[in-house]
Amino acid sequence: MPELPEVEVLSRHLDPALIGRTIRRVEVRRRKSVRPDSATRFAAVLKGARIERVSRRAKYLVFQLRRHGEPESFQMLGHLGMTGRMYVQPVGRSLAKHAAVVFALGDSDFVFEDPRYFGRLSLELAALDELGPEPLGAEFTAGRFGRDLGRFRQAIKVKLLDQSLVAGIGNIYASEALFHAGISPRRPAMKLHDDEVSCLRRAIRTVLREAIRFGSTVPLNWAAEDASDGLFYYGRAADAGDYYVERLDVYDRAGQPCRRCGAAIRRIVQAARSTFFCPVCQPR
DNA sequence: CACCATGTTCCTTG
DNA sequence: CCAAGGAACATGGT
Repeated sequence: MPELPEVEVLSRHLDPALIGRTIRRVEVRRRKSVRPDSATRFAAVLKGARIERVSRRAKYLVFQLRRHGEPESFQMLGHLGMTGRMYVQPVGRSLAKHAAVVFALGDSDFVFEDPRYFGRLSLELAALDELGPEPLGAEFTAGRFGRDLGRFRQAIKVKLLDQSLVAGIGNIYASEALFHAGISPRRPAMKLHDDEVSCLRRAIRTVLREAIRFGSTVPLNWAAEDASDGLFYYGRAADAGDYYVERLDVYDRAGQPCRRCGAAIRRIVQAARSTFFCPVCQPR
């Protein structure tokens, strides 16, 4: 359930649900889903720790933890990959087929489920050092963004996915932000003019903020009873109805009319990922 | 059977 | 060292 807005909404949901809870037992059911990949070491560090806070950095969930009596807190990172989900369920309910890690909290279990096993829970924090600025934060200025983009001739869409330039944009919101800014995904990053860089920066912030607002407003099923809990980026969500389907302007809308001008939305492939855009509103 | 999928990392080639 | 492209990871949906 990736991309910044989905992780943000998930962290806002998990924080009040997990704060103050103590991890009584750790069950690593998929060693690949955990770092260090020794299940014993991973479990030994976390067992007995209390969860003090859940927050987000880029597409990572950040769990702040503390062991009883110790002055120093420590952190665990969670990344959902493509298909990861996290939720709290009552003890005794049957575990999902692809439940990778289960934290027993007493009367409930905190579950990390991930059918494709691309996601990770990690006690190694080095990944954070490689990340660029938060797109909704103060360090993400047009000046910095423009200077960074100036180093690459690769297409702007591809560079929006580079987490060292801006952290948190994924394949869906990259297409959406470029449509919002009226910029072709095929333009070389270094050829964007200053006004286009400013416009794109604003579009990124708007698109992400609106997605967070949507995800916070729409009723989401967090109970993990079906596959739709917390999902609002794309596809079908529980109780969201048509409103949901109408949300995205270009992503996964190939052949359908542009909402602004009516032209057919196009799908192209860049760096082995799909890009969607309007050839009229986003000319080369 | 085919192709597609929200992400990241590693490898190769230039 | 860097840029760019492709494969790999593993499973499920259509």
